[in-house]
Amino acid sequence: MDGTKQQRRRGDTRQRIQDVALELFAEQGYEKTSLREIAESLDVTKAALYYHFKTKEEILVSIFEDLTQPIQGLIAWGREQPHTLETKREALRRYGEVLAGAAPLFRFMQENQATVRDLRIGEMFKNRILGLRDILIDPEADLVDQVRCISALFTLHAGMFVLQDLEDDPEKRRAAVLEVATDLVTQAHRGAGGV
Amino acid sequence: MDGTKQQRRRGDTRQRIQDVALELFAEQGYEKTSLREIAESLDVTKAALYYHFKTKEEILVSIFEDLTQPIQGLIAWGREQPHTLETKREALRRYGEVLAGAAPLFRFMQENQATVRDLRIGEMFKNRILGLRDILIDPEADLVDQVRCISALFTLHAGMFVLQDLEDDPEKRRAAVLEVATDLVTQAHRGAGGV
Amino acid sequence: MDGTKQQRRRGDTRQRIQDVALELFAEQGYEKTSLREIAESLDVTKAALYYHFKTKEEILVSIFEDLTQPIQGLIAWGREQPHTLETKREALRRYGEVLAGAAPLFRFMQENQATVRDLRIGEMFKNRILGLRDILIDPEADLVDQVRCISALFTLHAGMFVLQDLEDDPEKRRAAVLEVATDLVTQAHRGAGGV
Amino acid sequence: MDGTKQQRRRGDTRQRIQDVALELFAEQGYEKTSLREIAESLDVTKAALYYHFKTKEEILVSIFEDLTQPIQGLIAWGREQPHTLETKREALRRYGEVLAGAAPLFRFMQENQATVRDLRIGEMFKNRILGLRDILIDPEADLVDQVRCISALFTLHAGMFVLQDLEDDPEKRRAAVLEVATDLVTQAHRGAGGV
DNA sequence: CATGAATGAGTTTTCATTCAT
DNA sequence: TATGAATGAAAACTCATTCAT
Repeated sequence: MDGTKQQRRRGDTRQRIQDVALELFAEQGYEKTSLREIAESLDVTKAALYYHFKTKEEILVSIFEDLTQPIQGLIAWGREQPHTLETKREALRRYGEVLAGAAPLFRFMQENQATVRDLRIGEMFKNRILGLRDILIDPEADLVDQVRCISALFTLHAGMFVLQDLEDDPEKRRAAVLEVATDLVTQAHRGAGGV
Repeated sequence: MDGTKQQRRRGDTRQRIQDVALELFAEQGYEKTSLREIAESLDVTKAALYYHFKTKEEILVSIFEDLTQPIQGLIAWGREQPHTLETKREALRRYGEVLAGAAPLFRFMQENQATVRDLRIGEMFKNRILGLRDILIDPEADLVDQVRCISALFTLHAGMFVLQDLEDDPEKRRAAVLEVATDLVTQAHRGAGGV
Repeated sequence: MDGTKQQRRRGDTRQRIQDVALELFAEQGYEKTSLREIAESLDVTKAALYYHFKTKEEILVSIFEDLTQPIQGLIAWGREQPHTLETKREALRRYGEVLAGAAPLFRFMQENQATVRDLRIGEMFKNRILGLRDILIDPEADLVDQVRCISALFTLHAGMFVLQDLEDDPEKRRAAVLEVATDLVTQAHRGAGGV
Repeated sequence: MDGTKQQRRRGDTRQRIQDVALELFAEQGYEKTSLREIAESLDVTKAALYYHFKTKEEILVSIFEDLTQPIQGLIAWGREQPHTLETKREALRRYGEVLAGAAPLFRFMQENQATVRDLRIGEMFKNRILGLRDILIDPEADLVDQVRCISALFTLHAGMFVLQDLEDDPEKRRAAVLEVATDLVTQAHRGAGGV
């Protein structure tokens, strides 16, 4: 009797702002998405956005924080583990899942690096990536092997968004990308004297 | 005698606009660089920019066209060659050189993908990348090997800009990146039944 | 108590924009009237205009729509009537009243035809005029009589604005203009076989 | 052997500027026609326009002066004649010819009254019209008859440009318009006690 | 007879943000 | 929990005009 949209929406406006904002940011970029656009998409006024968030940047930060939480967990987990190949593989696998689970955000990060750099999330993201890197890389490994690990990370990232024309099925795509990344890390692990 | 700045500048304003614009675009991003800023950097008026270029986008396009000329040559060369591993390696090597020779532009392309997508150079760049891909990829290769080739390209691209903290000497960095990329293509080539 | 200008203005800004804009458009022409000028006249910022209207053209369109409403009524009425001379006379009389009631707008339309043609109101206005024409003209009448009817319309229009130096009293002017226009339509009606 | 366009154009650039400018002014209006546009149409630079004319307005003035010369002749002639009906008819006939002979200019004047008013030609044109009026109007005539004469002038003017959809053949249009105008003046003449 | 290069002043429009209600 | 009304700053772009060559 009262399950109308109007009613249901009570209280979840904040979430809806985040959803719409992320969608638009990913589609058009951060600067080219105006608060007016977001507000109109939600059928509220711009001022309403300011009730829920202090600034435009804050909207993005809040999305980022919510969606990258799992990475924090992954890093914490990785730090506890021994630096074995198996650990690295598992880290990649789990990271792949995180990426797939928040694809629009990561697509956004990928395509708006110049913008992101100047925003608060720039630093945050960099730290997360460095955290991951430390799980994958052995610090005594030679430069080439270190590059392999970074390259694995790039491959995972970019693979999510640029390979549509190579293969339609996203599941197959993910699998292939993960295999290449895993391979790279494996080679690096062997090179570094691992087994 | 009369080699004052005023005199010297005669005739090279167009070039100077391109130089300054690229520098600022790469540093701050396209949207966050205003024509006012460019003009002020050059100590001319905004209107002067419009004497030399019809729009802001045109400035970027002209830079892109000038600096990616060598890629066109590389692609043309590649099309003539047999699809041997040696060809692929040579292509990667030469592409690496192009990237190094126009680093600010490619850094810009990398960090402003969302913007670039909507600009004329988006399509242009995509075509050039696809041209390169066709040199590296064997169309009958399996998906994983195709991903390896794309990954090689990513590695080359990104490696130019993200690895500063891994190694100071840019020459060593380039060499390492190139090695990883070449490796990837080599594996892909073998997988596809090459020798 | 609190009837200050600031307070009174609450809520009527939109109307005030229309008023000032029409005045300036009529005085100086559309293109030579800048939004800065309108804003300054009202002691608000340019951006305030954009809160109330999407574009400069929209301001004009909204004025036009508001002020030509009565013509729509007149045309609707005319369509219902028989094509008698009396109908035509009454139409002219009423149209004359409409013109007098929105003189600045019609003066503007008259003096900015080249501009109006390219704007949305160009088409709108044309349609209204054609609607009026169909009330006055008998389609089987000969060309000369048709021209008489159009001429009656012109006379009415232009008469409002160009005859100041012939007669000071605007009421007398209106009466004279209306008489000439009515005469023209009467002649046309007789010529077409009416009585 | 040397009758090429390039050669022929020697010396007639001034004329060509006037021609193109009038065409564009009539088509788009004065303000919406930029000097850049005129220059590009002629394949010369803007600066070249300034060699031939001191300002944009001067271009228009020169066109106006050249093309309204015949009106001056007509007015001079009219002043010498007795104020008979025959004189008035002849004046209308000749004025109709002038209008037809410089249709683009008069279309321009008609459609850009707001602009013209602020330009030097505004005053000039007004004087010519007043000169004509004095030929047609008997100053002791009553107001209605004076309006008839002005209306005759309007009819002639506007008839040139607004009646395309009433009749295709421009000659027939002119004849009809002239008849209506002549009629108006004739009625006015009778009313004023003429024979 | 004309151009290349530039300018100063202006235009319309957009944006993130604020605040009283 | 929102809205209506507004602002200040800035953006991209256009225009008539100038002047040394």
